[in-house]
Amino acid sequence: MKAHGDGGFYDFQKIEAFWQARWLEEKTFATEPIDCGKKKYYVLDMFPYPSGAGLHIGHPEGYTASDILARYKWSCGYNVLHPMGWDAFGLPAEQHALLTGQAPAINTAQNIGHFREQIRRLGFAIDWEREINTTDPDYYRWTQWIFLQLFKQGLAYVDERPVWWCPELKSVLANEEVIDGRSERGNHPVERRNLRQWILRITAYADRLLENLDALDWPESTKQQQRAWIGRSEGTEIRFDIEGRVDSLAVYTTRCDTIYGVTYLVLAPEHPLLPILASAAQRGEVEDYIERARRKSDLERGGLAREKTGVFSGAQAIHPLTGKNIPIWVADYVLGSYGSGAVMAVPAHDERDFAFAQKFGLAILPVIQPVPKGDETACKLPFCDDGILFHSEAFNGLDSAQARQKITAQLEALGRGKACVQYKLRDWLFSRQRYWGEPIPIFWIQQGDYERALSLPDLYFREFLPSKAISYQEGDITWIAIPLSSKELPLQLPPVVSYQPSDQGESPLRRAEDFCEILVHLRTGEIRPQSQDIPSGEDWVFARRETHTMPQWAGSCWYHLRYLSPHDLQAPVDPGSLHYWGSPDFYIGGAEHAVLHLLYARFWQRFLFDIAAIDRPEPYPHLFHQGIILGEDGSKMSKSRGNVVNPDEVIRSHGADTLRLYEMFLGPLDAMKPWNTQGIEGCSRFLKKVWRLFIQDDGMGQDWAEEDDEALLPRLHETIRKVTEDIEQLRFNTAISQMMIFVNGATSSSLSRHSAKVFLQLLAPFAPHIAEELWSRLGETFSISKAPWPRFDPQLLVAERGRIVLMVNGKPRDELDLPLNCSREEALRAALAREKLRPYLDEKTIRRIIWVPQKLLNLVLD
RNA sequence: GCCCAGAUGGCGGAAUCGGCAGACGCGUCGGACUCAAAAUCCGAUUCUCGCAAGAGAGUGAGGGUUCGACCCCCUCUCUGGGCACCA
Repeated sequence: MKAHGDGGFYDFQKIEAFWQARWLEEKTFATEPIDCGKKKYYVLDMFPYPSGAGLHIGHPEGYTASDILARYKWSCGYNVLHPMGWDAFGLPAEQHALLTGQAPAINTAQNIGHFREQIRRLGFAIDWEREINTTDPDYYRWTQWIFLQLFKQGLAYVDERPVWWCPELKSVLANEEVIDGRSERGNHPVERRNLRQWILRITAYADRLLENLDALDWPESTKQQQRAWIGRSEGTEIRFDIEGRVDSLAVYTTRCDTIYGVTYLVLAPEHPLLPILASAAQRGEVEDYIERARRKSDLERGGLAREKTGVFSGAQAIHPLTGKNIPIWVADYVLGSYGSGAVMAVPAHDERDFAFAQKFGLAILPVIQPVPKGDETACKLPFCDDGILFHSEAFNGLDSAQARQKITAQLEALGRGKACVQYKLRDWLFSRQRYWGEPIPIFWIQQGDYERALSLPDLYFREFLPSKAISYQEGDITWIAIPLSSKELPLQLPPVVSYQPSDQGESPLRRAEDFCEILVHLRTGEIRPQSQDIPSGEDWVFARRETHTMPQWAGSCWYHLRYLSPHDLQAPVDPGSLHYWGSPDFYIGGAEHAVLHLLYARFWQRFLFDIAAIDRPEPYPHLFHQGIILGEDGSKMSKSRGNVVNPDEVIRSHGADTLRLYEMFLGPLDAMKPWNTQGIEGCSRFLKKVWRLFIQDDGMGQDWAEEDDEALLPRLHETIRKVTEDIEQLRFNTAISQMMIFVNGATSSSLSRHSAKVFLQLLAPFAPHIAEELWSRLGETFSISKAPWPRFDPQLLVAERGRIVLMVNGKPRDELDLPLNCSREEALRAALAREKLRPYLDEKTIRRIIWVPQKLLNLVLD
């Protein structure tokens, strides 16, 4: 079978369409059953968000890399799982709905259809039976189920707190989604607002997420980004008494060795004690300052122009070791959300405190001096490094590290402090006031109803009830969060008339009245809209649905598990499938998710592991980031620059095989590299040359030689070796150049049918359509991607004689063919006989001879 | 400011247990085929000097270790990425 008639030219359009259809029809790359007895290989791509714009040129880069691996592993006899799916919840579909009034589900389905078609046209070896879609209720049933598990364990809670609010998007955002005071998506300004929010207690996992990092096979820079984001620091919590009051102030410091240099304390404007302890004289000024700080945007407060501001509170603290009074100030350079929201200021040894003290004329008291190193003696303030203590009573002369230990111990003995660990990581703000997300499967009932419900022996909603109730106050009413039971899942998105969120931060779901205002039967779990007739009976209670939805990241936290048993109705993942397929052996995607998706997914995975829902603590043991492909001008591709390359057009003009090959040939997979339109011609020519190697002008197959040219066989085996090793190490660019070398050689000499066939197999993972076509024209059985991978014969690799470089004083002067096992003496004798070397050796004595077998002989003269 | 990665011909990039720098591709130049063009094929192509044979220089800059350094060490410059009042 072949794609088209007997035409002699390389008709990639026909060929590619033909084989794509065949792979799809025959389900060529569907996985084999988990009891097939083969070893497994799981290749995972970061699944795309199906945007309206379609695939961009970066998608085929990562997908081709994983596809090469998948096809290679099939050939090596593995049972390969290479799935694809859609991360389809999110803002753009909702914005499209706002513009057109069309339901996001419809637009999303269209976009998915387009993406699927584009991905198929690239010829990837995907198991389409396992396609998943995060917006499918059969998928998000389990996203909601995992949320309820978190809720049950007390890891999902509600709080009214200052959160990032984006007026443009009319939505709250997580810390991870805010960059320099603007939204990660859309680059709109954001501000602080107090809103009731669902929050996931990711901070409870800070240590677990940090510890596991070391063992992961990940790019080091990504691990470091996660480490920095988690931001563990070890220090001391110190309690300062307040003059004339019974309560005290806790501060956190990593530099308790500088405690004798403390000259004032600083509270964040948000500090709860601040309004209470401000003196009568200072109160007005303090309240004014708090108000101003509250109104400042984060950019003003934390941005580049950060002139220190602050006011004196009028209160005094008492130094825990010297007993001296020190003034308490308020300043917005101290963050309310880190540590205890209060710091001890040591202006002599901290740049920020130094700047503040200078501006407000506060005392600067040095207590650390540099370790003397001879020449330099003077010390410029602030001196922020470790050093030797002075003016520090019993601790004088200690170095900083020792002093930290001893001072912490001393404070502990006095009951004034203790060693403590802090993290920069904040809890994950999880709710969104949007339509197009997973509904949070919770409803709220009043406290009285809740207490009555608890006394029921057969409360329907007990399954995910946490030991400590989640509540919030609305006027006089206390609402308690009740989880749906797993039988109520999925909680589907209701239809709404308008997708517009309100300016007050209410979800569009709020308008779906029959969805929101409900009656719930606590024994049977039955739920009715309140608008229907009100049933009688004690166990019916009024309830309100939660109207917030989950953020886009939720669905991608566990999709790698769903691929293993995408149609399972009993659990998010079938245990047998999980046991067989385990974790992805290769996970590839962009580096932009270093602290978003990749951190959230690790959190969920670890949580599911801790509740024994799954058997492994890390989702992605092996991670790789493909580099960005830049525009032809070397800058980032963007519509405004007009340097965007459209993959559809390249497929039309050059074919999918050429596009795949070119993206892999561009450079190292993880490097950032510019697109070059002329460069793609080179790959196109290469494939045409391959075609001509197999097919004569009249369309007939080539007349193969009985045997290869003598020089060709070692080259073929060298190519097998190089391509195999390069694929294993993801060095696709050099694998391709080796195949080019082989074809260049084969074109000008006689090639056997057998060697031609082996070469095709090497090419197949890179350019599968042309390989499949030529394979079938050779009369071989479908599919080339399942034919056993060729092995090289080491005997055939090495030539019998090796080329030795002759050097004089390290400079190459001549070269020489010598037997491989040639000794140092033989090499030297041969070298001295060379005419060419004579002028360099004249009149000189050879002082030293460097002999590297099979490589070089270096003669060192005086 | 701090942390990480990187810098090789006209261009993308090869080559690292320290052993012929510039594989492969693009571009350019020359040639073959052609009435001509496209396509294809062959040859040249790091720079400087030289008719040539050849000589010298050369992997961001400067120093060091070594028989020998793109590779290891020190200092610096630049580029990309991340963090950024986290005490």
